[in-house]
Amino acid sequence: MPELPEVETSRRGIEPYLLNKTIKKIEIRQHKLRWPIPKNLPTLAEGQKVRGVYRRAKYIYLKLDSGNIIIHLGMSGSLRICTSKTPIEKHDHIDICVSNKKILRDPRKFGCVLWQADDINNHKLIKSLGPEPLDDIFTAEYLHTKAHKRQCSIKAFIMNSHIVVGVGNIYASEALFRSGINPKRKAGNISLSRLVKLVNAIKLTLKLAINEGGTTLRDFTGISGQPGYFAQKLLVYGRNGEKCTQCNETIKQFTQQARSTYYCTQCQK
DNA sequence: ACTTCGACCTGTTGGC
DNA sequence: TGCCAACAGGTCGAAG
Repeated sequence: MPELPEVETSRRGIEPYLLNKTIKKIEIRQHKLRWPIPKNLPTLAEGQKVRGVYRRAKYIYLKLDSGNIIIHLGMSGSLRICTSKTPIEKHDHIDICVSNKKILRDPRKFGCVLWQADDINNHKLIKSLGPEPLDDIFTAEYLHTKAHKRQCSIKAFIMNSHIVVGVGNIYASEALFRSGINPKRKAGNISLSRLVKLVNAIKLTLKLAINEGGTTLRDFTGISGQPGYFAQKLLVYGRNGEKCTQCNETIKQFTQQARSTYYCTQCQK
C-alpha cells in the first residue's frame, strides 16, 4: 500500500501524539508479521520517552533513549490513533500506548515492527539503502553514475531501494510519464539530460503527493482514517484505456517485474 | 555484480 | 447471485 508520501503522511500524523510522550504499554496481539515482532519489545521500550518520530525510506522509527522502534507498513499497513474505547479490529496487531493508543493495522502482514538498539543506520534492513529522493544528494549525476551499463528497465531501476528509496509502483509510473521516458527503456541507456528531468519529476511527484496526504487507491488512510487525495491527480497510474492528459493518446497498461505499469506511448520515448 | 522470480498474507474485484 | 482466479501500494533472499 504505502509509498513514501503515504508513509510520510502517517509519520506526520502520529508525531504530535507521540513526541516527548512516555510509552506506558506495548500490547502485541499478532507477533507474526513479515518478521516476528520481538517478544521482548515491551520490556525494551516501556517506560521510555519518545525523543523523535522519523522516517527513513518507507520505515518509520521512534527514537527512544536506549534504541529505536522500527515500523514498516508493508503493502497494506496503516497506523491510527485510538482511545481505550476504540474497538479492536481483526488486523490490529500491536498497540503502542501513551496517553492515547497508536495501533498498527496490517491485513496482509507484509509489514514489520522491529527493535534497533543503537544507530538506526546500523540496522541490516536500513544500512544498504540508497539516498532519500527528496535529499539534495539525489541528483541526475548520481543516477547517471549508478545506471552505467545497467540492463534493467528504468522503472525497475528507480524502484530499486538500493538505488533510491521511496519510489514505489504508483510514483514510478507517474514520474516516468512526467519526464517523458518509456518505462521499458534500459536504465544504462538514458542521457544525463533526460535523467535531470526524471530526478526533478520524482521529487515533484512525491512532494505533490505528500501535500495531498498521499494516494488512496482502495484502503490507504491517514491516522484518523481519512483518505489521501492524490489519486485524483494521477496522470497515468490506473488510467489504462483513458486519454492521455497531454496528447489524447490512449494510456496503456502492461506488466513489468510482475507489477502493473501505465504509460503513454506517444509522450514517453 | 546484476537480474529475475518466488514467497509472504488477506481482501477485493471482475469475469464467467 | 455465486464462485474463483487474478490482482493489490513492498521487498527480501534465493537462484540463475
